[in-house]
Amino acid sequence: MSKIRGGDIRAAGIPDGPAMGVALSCIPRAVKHLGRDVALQRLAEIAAAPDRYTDDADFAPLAERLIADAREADRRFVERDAPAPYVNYCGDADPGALEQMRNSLRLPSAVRGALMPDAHRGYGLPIGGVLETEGTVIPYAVGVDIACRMKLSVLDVAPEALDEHGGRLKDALLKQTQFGTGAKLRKRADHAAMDDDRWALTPLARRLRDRAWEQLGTSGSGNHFVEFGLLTLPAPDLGLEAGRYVALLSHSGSRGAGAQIAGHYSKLARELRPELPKELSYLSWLDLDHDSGREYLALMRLMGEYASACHAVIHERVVGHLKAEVLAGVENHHNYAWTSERDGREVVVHRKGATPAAEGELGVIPGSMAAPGFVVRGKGRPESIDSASHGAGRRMSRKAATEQFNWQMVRPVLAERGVELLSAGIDENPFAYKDIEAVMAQQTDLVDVIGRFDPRIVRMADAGERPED
DNA sequence: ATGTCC
Repeated sequence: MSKIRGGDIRAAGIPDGPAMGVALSCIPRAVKHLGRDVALQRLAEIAAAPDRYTDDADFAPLAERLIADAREADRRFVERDAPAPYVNYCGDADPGALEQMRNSLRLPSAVRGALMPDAHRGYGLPIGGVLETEGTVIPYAVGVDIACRMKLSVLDVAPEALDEHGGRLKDALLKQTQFGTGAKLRKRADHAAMDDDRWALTPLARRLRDRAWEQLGTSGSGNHFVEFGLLTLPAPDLGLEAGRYVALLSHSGSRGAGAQIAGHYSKLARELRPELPKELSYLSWLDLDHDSGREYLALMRLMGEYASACHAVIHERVVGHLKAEVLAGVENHHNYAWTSERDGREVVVHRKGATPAAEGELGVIPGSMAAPGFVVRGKGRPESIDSASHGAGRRMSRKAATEQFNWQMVRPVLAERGVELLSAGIDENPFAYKDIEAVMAQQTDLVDVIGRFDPRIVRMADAGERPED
């Protein structure tokens, strides 16, 4: 007697998605009671008429799940009379980004939006898009790299160390950071985030835990970086005197685990909304009164803890290598959804490539490898939904940047800025980004700049094109 | 962003 597999369950009419997981968990007991063939036949009967099996000894949970899924799928998209309002802070937004922002405000649960000055086209919500909804969460309004975030540590290292090319700071980055899609640490790091109960919340999370642990403390590819730079504080702040400091800045997210969770739930959301017009498909939502939405939120928050842990390990390793002390720090998510209660309803603020900037809230907005980043304090401007840009924003696509630039063209600007680049892809070159000063000028209403960070020793994922080439 | 389509 062969085992019942996913394919058999699908063939019986149980769709992929959460119901499949429930079916799999019911099967062993059912096979013991009924035998393989009757169990399979019962699956087909339940798929056809789940409401007749809510008291079934073996398959009641499956029947309940199929009924709940059908109820959710019944809530069809209805075009609203007018889209919800949004405020545009981006002076040079490309038409594609504006269209994506406007489309997101057609969703039934959309309350309001805001477009940050670094906006550009993404999937679903544009990068630099902020969207407030009620009762729903939208995986593609958080983004593929769930909980992508910044962390800055100010160190008790003399600024002169930044001028020692080939010195100990470079050595720390080369020895203590790992980059690339599948990057792992040779010796597994440890962090309390790996003991979180939510790694057991769903079969997917359970499956992802081990690789996530291997990847704990690594950076990914693309725009992820770990760099040393000069932090200039014109006035006392962050508990520090005014002055010049060496600081460590990292940018990365939830690695493979977050990408898998994003992929899983955005696929599920799209499957649950087959009636959405094509241009809204990547804005498919999950309801917060359904398991799918609650699960996504719980796992998104777990990815928040995990991404934060990755940064913590990176900083611990690099700072430990230098035997230095951390004097102060600033960190923030910029791909995340924040929830709160309003009049008994759950409000969700999605920021996809946007820095939280509530009044007094600290954040880091990087420029590029050859342009300054800024430590900011939010002003809590309601029209911006308490947000600011998450960087300079791309000026051109990765493809265009790869076609138009080579390292020969980039090297002079790195030299001029005193930047030692250890590795990066050419599509991350500074010309591929908007002018950070112009972006900051568009958000003087949203944040106060309290410090300036000039990158000096930069490590990114090696795309096989070193600056020496 | 992601071992880049379970």
